Amino acid sequence: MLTERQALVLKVIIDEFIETAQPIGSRNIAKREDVAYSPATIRNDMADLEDEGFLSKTHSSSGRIPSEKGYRFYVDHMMSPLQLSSDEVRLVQSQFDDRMIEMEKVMQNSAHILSELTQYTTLVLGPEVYETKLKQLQIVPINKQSAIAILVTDTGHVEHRSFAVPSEIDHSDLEKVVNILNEKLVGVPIIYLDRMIETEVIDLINRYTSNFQKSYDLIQKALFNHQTTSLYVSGKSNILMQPEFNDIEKARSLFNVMESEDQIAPILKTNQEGLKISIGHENEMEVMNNCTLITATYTLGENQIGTIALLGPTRMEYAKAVSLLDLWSNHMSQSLYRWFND
Amino acid sequence: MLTERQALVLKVIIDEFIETAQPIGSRNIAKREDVAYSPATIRNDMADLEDEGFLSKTHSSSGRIPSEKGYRFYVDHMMSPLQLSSDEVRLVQSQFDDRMIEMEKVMQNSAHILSELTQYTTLVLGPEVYETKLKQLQIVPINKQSAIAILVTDTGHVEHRSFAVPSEIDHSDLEKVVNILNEKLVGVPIIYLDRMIETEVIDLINRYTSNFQKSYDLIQKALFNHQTTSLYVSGKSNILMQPEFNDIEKARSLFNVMESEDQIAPILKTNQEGLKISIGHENEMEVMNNCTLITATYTLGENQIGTIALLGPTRMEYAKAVSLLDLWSNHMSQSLYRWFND
DNA sequence: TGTTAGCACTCACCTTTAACGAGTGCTAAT
DNA sequence: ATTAGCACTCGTTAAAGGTGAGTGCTAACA
Repeated sequence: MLTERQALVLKVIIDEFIETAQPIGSRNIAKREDVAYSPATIRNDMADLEDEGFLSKTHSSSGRIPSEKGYRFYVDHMMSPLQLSSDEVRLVQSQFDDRMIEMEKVMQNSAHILSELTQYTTLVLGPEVYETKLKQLQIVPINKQSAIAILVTDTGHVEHRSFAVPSEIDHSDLEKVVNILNEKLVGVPIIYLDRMIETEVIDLINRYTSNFQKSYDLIQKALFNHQTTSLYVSGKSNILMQPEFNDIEKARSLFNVMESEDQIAPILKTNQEGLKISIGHENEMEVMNNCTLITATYTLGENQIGTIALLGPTRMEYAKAVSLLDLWSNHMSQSLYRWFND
Repeated sequence: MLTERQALVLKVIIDEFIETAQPIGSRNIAKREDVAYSPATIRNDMADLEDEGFLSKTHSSSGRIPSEKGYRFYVDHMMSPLQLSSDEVRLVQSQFDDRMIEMEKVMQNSAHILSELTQYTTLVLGPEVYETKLKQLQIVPINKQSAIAILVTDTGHVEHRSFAVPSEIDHSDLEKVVNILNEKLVGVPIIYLDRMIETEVIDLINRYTSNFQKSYDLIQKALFNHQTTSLYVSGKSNILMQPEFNDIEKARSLFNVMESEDQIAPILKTNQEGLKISIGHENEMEVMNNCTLITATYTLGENQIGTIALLGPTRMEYAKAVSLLDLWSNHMSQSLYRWFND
């Protein structure tokens, strides 16, 4: 398909373009030590590569820039895994050195560090509730008319929701309901809470007074009818650093998307195992058509429970991004495993 | 000091410039219905106003733009309070219509709504702990090595912190300590917690075993040694909409500041009662030299307990911003009062 | 004396023009 | 198959000229 020389030319162009964001000319390629051909020869290859769709020009006499197909080929066939610097490795590892006590902190910090290291935007989708189990329920009355329900999971996740308490309901009723719920539900995976309530708890509750049922309704609404996606976004403004977003309009529209959890979360919810690279128009969302999104999943045992992603321009340091995500998700998965088997 | 006509000219220029962001020329001012003078007359006044420092030019033959001194005069002496639209009023009020159950939610939503209405960035500094009192402490063991301490205040604020539990300490010890703490500390204002612990609790704790003391140390570290500033920022990317930030460098540096809580929080911690308007170089921070920050405090009874602020370009819709902040902070203060006297 | 008309002048902005140079494609020689 | 040579393209930059919104100043006016 591609001759060896053509492949070399393609690789050089992509590597250089990733670094400089400028179209690359034949003369400059020929000057490189690892290229032993004349500009003319390289021009011929470049013309072929363009015919095949791997390269394109910004205008008829410009140097070449990689097309999305070019990046795709690079990513699939010719990317050499980047040796991360020891500093970088250490920084990522340090997130997991200590015994992990609170997953949310870990993820927030991770997002921060990865966007520092890459200068891209990091998106972390928190552990899906899959394996996490209810550790404890708690009701704290605040005043006569309101109370706060607190739910703690075995990953250290704390969810709280406040709710109004009608005057006819006594706090002691609430307390009793919570006791029942705790008794029945502690240790139950969060995703089964609903089902368990249906089968195990409802009957029990129904034996009591109507006030009791109302109390239960309240708590139920406050805590269970609520799908929790925890999305951490870090380094949004890194986008502004990339020359492809010098056009402020593009930056604006991308910002709008990134600020809406609703739009981001579905993108990250992938079933693909391991890394997935979406280049330019491979992204469904239009504003991301000049972006690349690399997502990596992390697992607990066999189950994928969350996603981490880097969002940057299509001209992305793929090797570095991939290596970092790989490193991170491995560590994360290991730490999770340890956490749950302690 | 200023003749009536000069004042009119100044006001017109500022009003127009706030709307258009373009230098205003004498001819355009003369065309307005509320101005009955010829361009030449107005030019003379403009020259005077420039001599006095209220206006400046972008180049020698350009129209005039307001200087910071101009804005300052406008704000201090000639700003007519804007009649907010009923939609706007309703939107703000709706934040407080329902019985307030969780202050944090209210503030988050408020920040969101104010930045929607103004197209500026809203910063809310959460209620200082002043009057808030401890409602309940809770320890939830997560696994053998870790636990989560949860602190609930009477404002519905939930603070949680995880900590590692050394192997020699038993969870039952922790529980006992928490019981003691709850017994002694519930109802105590958060800011006095430290003092109360010193005087009332320490002695009690010391009577027990050393493990007991260690447990106490843990909890103490996890919950009390932690100053909590709750900062909500909304509409950061609105900054990008303002033409004065078309220069991407300026946007970048402002973003960097806004993303650092450490830098923003001190700015909002003002002692000034009511509204404070900081125009351009009146802001200490250099990146804000072409911004205006309007801060308003909200109170609980006599005490200021938090701040809300709008950050925009110096060319700000002052009247609207002031009216909105005023409206909001009044409602907020009233709601707080009701909350604590229920 | 305060206001206005008139006029020369300024300067950002736009368009045109020209020179430059990095780059290409093609052809012919090696 | 590779390369040297050369004409050609086109974005970029700088200079030059025209336009128009704006000014400052002066002299006339009410």
